[in-house]
Amino acid sequence: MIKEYLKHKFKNFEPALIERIEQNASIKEFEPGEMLMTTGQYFRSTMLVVEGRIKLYREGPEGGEFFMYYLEPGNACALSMICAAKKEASEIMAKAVERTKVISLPIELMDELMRNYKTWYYFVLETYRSRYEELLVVIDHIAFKGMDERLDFYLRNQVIKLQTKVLKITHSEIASDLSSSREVVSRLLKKMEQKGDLVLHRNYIEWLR
Amino acid sequence: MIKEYLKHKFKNFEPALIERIEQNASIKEFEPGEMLMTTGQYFRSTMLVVEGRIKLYREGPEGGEFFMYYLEPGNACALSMICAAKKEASEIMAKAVERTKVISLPIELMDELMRNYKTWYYFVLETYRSRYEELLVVIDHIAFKGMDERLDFYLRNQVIKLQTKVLKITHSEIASDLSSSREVVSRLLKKMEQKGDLVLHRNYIEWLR
DNA sequence: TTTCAGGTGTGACTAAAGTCACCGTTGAGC
DNA sequence: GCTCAACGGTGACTTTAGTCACACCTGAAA
Repeated sequence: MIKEYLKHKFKNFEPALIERIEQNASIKEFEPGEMLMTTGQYFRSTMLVVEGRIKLYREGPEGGEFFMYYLEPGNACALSMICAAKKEASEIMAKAVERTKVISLPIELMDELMRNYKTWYYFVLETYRSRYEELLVVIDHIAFKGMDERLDFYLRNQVIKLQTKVLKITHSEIASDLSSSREVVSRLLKKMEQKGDLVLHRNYIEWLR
Repeated sequence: MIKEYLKHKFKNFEPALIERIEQNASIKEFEPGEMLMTTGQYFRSTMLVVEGRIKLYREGPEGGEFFMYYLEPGNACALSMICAAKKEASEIMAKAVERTKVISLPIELMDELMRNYKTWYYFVLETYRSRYEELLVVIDHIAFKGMDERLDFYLRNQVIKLQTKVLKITHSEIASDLSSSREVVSRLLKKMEQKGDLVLHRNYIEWLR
């Protein structure tokens, strides 16, 4: 089971590595809305996503959930690797948005995998690099763009990631993800609708581009 | 020479690792203002900072230099490690702000160091973790705080990092670092002066806290 | 000495974003 | 059917940040 997941979702792993992981890993499941990680929490394991979707976000002072990126099958939680290895606390929140399965690896295994399996070490580096780049994109947007562009980018990103042009999301949720307010989002959406980019409905948005 | 630097600035490196690095590394020097890295550039080496200071920033659409963090002696450029290993382009700018010396390691060495030296592999992980956390702090500030708080944090950070309460910096430079405008910064600084946090002078700011 | 670029101060205005108030709609649960 | 909470629309307003215009000061170079 675990072996099948690894083969299909982590195609670059060498056979011996898959073998080794299988001997020590377990599968964990999370329901939509369930937290995988909260600020200040410590890790005892590294997680490889094999099914579902995890939202990584930063918690705002008034409870906002500032969206940073999704983890999808084939991804790993960069922080769970680092924090696990260093036994340090994380400063980020992770929540399942769909029913999610992850392969959980005890941190004790990290040293050995790192030393003995080149494909593992490449995978870890690539994980960091890509998460770091995602944060850079986030910074670009909040530092240099207005809400209108950010909203547009956000919706486009959702369409691509969720593989659907029908986004089941409310205006307040979007506002929370962008650290803005519901009214502002509503107004900008209305403008986009007038431009013909989308159609607004109750509880969902139809993307037209 | 390289050995001495490694011993003093990278105290966690095991002796054998220092030995190994020394055989393959070279020292590079950069003058203030010199670029170590620009958007879209590829790396052929990993860099360990041993002297001076490097500013990591994101270039804005109108040439702003949005400040993210400094690299100091004992730090390594996380991206140079990743991008070097993966032969990918970076999306970040690095500029020496002081006369800076770095130890330059050919990327070919990375695999071997990673596999054979535990202290190297820990160092790489720790480098990523801390840079990632720095970005999270940046995101927190631009996503949740106003310019006044960001300015305050920026100045405090400069005082700590540069180890001086006399900041040789102009209002326009601060504005660029914060991706704001000179007038806004001038006005906020004036307010802080009235509160007694600092004293404004031509070309420098005296920090009083 | 004169010139001039760069740094700073400030008022007036504009634009963007956030807030407040209020209302209409929808649909789930009773 | 009725109720009510959640969702969404909108006008009016405030706050924050950015822009424009201009003035003054300083110090280095001519």
